[in-house]
Amino acid sequence: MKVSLVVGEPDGQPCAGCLVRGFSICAALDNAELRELESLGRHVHFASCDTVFAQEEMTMSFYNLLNGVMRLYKLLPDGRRQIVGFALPGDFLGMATSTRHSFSADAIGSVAVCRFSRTSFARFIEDKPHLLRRINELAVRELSQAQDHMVLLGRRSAKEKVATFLIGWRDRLAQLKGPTKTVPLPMSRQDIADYLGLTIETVSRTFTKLDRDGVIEIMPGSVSLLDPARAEALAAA
Amino acid sequence: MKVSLVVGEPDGQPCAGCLVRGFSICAALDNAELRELESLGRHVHFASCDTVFAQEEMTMSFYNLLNGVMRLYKLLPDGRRQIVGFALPGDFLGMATSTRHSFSADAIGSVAVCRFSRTSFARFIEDKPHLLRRINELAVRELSQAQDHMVLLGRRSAKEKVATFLIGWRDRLAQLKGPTKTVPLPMSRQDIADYLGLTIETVSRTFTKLDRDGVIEIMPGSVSLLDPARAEALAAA
DNA sequence: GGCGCATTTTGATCTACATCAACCGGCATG
DNA sequence: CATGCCGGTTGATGTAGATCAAAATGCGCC
Repeated sequence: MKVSLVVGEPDGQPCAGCLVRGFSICAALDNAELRELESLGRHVHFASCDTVFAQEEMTMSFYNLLNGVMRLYKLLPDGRRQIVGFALPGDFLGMATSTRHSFSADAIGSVAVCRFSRTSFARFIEDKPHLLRRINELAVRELSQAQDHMVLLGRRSAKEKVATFLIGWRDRLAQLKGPTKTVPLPMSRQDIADYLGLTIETVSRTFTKLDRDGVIEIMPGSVSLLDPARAEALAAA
Repeated sequence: MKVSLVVGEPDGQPCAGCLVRGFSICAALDNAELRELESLGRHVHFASCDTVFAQEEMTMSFYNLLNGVMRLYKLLPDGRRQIVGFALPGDFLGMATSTRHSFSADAIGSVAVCRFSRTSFARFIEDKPHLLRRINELAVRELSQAQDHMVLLGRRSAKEKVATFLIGWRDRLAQLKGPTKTVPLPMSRQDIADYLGLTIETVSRTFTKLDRDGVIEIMPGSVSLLDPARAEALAAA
């Protein structure tokens, strides 16, 4: 819940060297535009558990995640939490319907973002329909993922939920850093539970069951997918 | 699952007389543009339970719902169904990430849509950033609604789910036709169950409980909100 | 290396909702 | 007007996952 944040200057190096240049909205821009965008953005770092922005807060900035992982979540008045997604490098955050954020976002481990003021970014986008198209594309993709997640929350068993999460997370990481056998899980069991609409105990039990069945091997901070085919079958079914 | 459809000519009258002109993406267009768009669209009618388009089908068309109600849903291989939303007049359907539809849509009662071929609509939009912006706005709004629905599916009780559904549905109808005491429910109990991640029996029981508690009165094809405040409290909490 | 705290796991029990099975009421059909 | 059908409701029972409680594990810190 802390909101401490370390502000840094744009690193001198151009976006050209930026790690997320290929994935993010930036992929739609040419070099001149990148230089312009660069002058608008500020690199900002957050420590683990820092809140980058909170539900109901006025939308003053947009964020392009450069490094680290974030949890995006909504809270009910009584404290129940639903994580609506995890953000990875390249994800663009803050586009809201209204002038207020519809969910909260905080850092899981330390995080680096590129921050843009809402107004200057809006001005930048004004005469760049190709960028707008790119943003729209990303929004539609996210909507589709959201609908997939509704199916998971509404109609799948705990076992299927966990397997689907592991496969989906592995695939997203693979897209960024290439395929690996062991899947790092920087988020806590509570985070996973709140993402899957389960309790922490059920998540834990389901993990150990999958472990005992030889589908995964639980390791501190990660799991190894011993039998990806079986996990994928659970995720698909 | 039938896909019979009656094709009609654009009614001669301009979009100017169209009922959804104010709500839909059309709100972003001037008269000249509306005339152009009009020449691209075809009015099509569907009977109750007709499938307008299906999951995995190639996206050949976009649809602007003019009249009636549609259910939008995803199916798991084993037949489990999750309704991701109900569409009302003014809703714009078919914008997909990929070249294939990510969900199915069918008519609840008879339905009229304005159909655009994917390619000609894409051409139309090309040089109209204001329209693109409008579409983006709608996509972001939908995404936000999807996230709200995730909270409902993952973290709320059956009673809260039903109350939230009734309030939300009432408000959407109110936006279209003005506020009313009695809320028409054209969809079946099974549809409501698949929307809320419940079974038909639980929906039915929850309705009768709310009825007995004096919150609603069940009527054939609709409910009356006797105690909106109590329902709203359930929906908010 | 050992202490203290937070996270995770495991166990025992409970319960909200699912499942299985009648039953009811409207309404279309012969 | 009986008959069958379909959507909805109600009842009896089962169970996946929640809740409550305690132990185990990992981990930073002195």
